[in-house]
Amino acid sequence: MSERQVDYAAEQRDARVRPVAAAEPLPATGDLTSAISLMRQRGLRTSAARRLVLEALLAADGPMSAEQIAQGIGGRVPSSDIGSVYRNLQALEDVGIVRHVHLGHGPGLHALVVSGRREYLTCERCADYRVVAPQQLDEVRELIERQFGYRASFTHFPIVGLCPACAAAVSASPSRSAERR
Amino acid sequence: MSERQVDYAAEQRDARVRPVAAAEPLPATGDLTSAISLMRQRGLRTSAARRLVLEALLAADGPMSAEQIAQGIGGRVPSSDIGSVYRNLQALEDVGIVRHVHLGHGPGLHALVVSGRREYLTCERCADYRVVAPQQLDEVRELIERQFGYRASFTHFPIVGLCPACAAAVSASPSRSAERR
DNA sequence: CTTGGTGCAAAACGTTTGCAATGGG
DNA sequence: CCCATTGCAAACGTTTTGCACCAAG
Repeated sequence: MSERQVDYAAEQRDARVRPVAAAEPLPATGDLTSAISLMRQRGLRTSAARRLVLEALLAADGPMSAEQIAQGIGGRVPSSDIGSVYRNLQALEDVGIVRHVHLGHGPGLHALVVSGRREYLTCERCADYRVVAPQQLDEVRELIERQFGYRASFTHFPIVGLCPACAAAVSASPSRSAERR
Repeated sequence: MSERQVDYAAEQRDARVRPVAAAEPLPATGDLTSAISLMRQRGLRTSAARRLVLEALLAADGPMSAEQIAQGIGGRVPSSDIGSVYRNLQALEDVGIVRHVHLGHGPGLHALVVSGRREYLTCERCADYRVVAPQQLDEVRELIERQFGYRASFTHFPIVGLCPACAAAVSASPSRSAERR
């Protein structure tokens, strides 16, 4: 267990903008104005690009890619630079307003932390996903911890598998399930 | 559940080279010669580049990145083109000889399917990982299936969380655990 | 001889970064 | 007025692909 692996987790100690204590409860962020004031409270300036990110995230019905955010709401709102979008997502995440999840391959998906943490399950066949509250996974988490000592989290990386429909479909015709790439 | 998402799982129905039935047991592949004959059986030609991939994988003590494979064993063996390495890994995976896993960010890691499926747990703080046999996760899998209907698999994407050491470290000083990026 | 595989190079994709200009507090 | 933030473009790391040549069967 030494140099068999690249060193992810390398410069992971570079907190950036006024880091938020791990478990600090987040005020509800259901609208633009409160999102913005929350942002300002946490030390971030209010810029147009930043506002755009928050607006997109607020308007969204689910986690969004940076690309989608950059194109503006529904593609009709003034788009902003994707580099800035990434920087802003990073800043907002540092400050505890945004989180992102990696559902399979493809871009990371970002969402507002409206009312606490969410965890994800995703289907590797149809790519659909399900959002659940952390306590729904506590039993699973405890079982894993008891068995392996790992404290699992499905916030940043989801539980991957087959959704009920795909599981059924695959059982019916096991013609090489999927799990490609 | 419609166009909110990119279409991963798109052309996932393009089986390529003589697909292997999902649950077909794999003969032990502990040495080069048997790996090669297995490969030929499954419809793949025997080329130098292919042999090199198998050799690297056989010599490895754990899953390897395409880059590592391309540089040859220990970096001293004749290296081959990385494009070909990717194509070969794909071909070998299509045919059931190789599998890959995504442990966090960074490149996918490939391994021979020597004696059945393996599943993974990985730490998002120190990036270390643990390999376990599927049956060790059956209880977890059952719990998840009972609760959500998802048939989870930790073969292609691992269980992510904090390893025992990091969990302890974080509990001691919750100075912004990690989970960056 | 045929067709699958190779090497090389370019491109695709998601993401980060350097830099000079701008605008928020 | 200062410095956080921007837009643009270049660069990055990983993976895919187009193409002409080569070699396994």
